[in-house]
Amino acid sequence: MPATVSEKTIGRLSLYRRLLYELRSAGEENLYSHQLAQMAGVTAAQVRRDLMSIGYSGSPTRGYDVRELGESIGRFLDSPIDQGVALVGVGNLGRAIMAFFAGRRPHLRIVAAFDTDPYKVNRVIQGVRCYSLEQMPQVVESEGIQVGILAVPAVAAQGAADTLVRAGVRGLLNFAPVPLRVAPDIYVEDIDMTMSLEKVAYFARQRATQKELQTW
Amino acid sequence: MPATVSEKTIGRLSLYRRLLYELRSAGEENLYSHQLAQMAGVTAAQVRRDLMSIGYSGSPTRGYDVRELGESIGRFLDSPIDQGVALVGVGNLGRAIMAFFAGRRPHLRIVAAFDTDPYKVNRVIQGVRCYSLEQMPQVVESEGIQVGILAVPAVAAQGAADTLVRAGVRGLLNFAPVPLRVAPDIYVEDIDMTMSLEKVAYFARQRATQKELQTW
DNA sequence: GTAACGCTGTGAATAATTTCACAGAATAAT
DNA sequence: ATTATTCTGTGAAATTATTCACAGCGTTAC
Repeated sequence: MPATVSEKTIGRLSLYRRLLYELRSAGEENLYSHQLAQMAGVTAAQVRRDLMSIGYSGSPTRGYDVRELGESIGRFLDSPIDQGVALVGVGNLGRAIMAFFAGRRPHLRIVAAFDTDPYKVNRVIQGVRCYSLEQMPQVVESEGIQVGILAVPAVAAQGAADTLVRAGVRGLLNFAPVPLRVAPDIYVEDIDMTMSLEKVAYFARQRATQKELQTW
Repeated sequence: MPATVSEKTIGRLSLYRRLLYELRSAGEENLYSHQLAQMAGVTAAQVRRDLMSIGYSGSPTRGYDVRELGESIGRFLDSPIDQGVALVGVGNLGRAIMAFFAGRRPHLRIVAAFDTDPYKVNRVIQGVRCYSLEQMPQVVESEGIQVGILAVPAVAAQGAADTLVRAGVRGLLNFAPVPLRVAPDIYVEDIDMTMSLEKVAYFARQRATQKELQTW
């Protein structure tokens, strides 16, 4: 069991757990690494490597216990106590994010939203209370929030990140199309939709071209 | 100049171009690899490596020409003809995506949206016409669409992907939290918000713990 | 019992990606 | 002109991530 687990492995473990949860709902009790691999779109060896990281062992004949493995990943990934998340920016994207996460994981849920728009402040959207930006340090601290989601326009992202970090947040999920400058001990995950779409456009085009060449 | 350019490099090139565009608007004419690197949050060597891929050369004394480099990346990344994008799913997330991309890149814009909700069909949202799912093959073909965005619930994602691919789409940007099964010549980029948030939560917690240990 | 099967866990090999480090080049200063 | 400077472009090294391949094991079948 390695002392430190790579970012990619953590991501896949999250995916595995979700798939396992679905299997469990479907009444499955056991599965083999190659089955989980196929569902996750990776190789069986990759699955077994990833599971080494959390020290979970399966049986050579039954494979893995769906429930046990799911719980084992949970113990590894999740905080023992509930983690609250702060969302900054309650525009189109912010509200879509709220709706997306609403009721999904009780241990990791959005507990406060922030926006400059006075019309939104003090309202409750998707079950989440909205606050003004000024209240951010207070609320983040009193709620013990360590995770922030940035769904603000690019120009406002760095400022919002700074305020969140100063208030005690240790990790950021950044939807704004701008690289954030934060202290090295703060974890930032970027979701850059423009970049992703351009990647898809590039490879869609490239593969279409390759296909043509293949027929020669 | 390598025959094939890695996915990661393509992503960074997209980012570089955006940063260059901002610099250009700010009136900058030249910059060095280490400056672009700092803005992008990567190393200078990384920037130079990436630029090798597109065969653009800078000057040892002036660095890179902001305008030329931006255009050079554009010629490499973009299709010579406009690429239309289809969006499937006009719920909260779909509308947020429409708003996000509205008016951003003329060469790569959403030209059609699809939804099952009859109330949305035939309406124009964020400047984009909505169609029913049944019209998808027709519209995709007539518009020559090669890129699709999936913003539908998990259960509907595979079906929507299949229909898009059958209609001629070669690349998919998938927001649904489910791995898609498509032919190997179809490019899929997943934006898995649940996975991303769980990653942030994990590393936020881990770094917070490390910080504590450091003070000992 | 014991033989056969098909899995897991993992060392070793390979592949992909990033960083190092330096030769060579364009400019500015003298 | 010549020298000094500081960059670029890129082989080579280092690092990181993935895959291979197989010993060993729990189970089932006989």
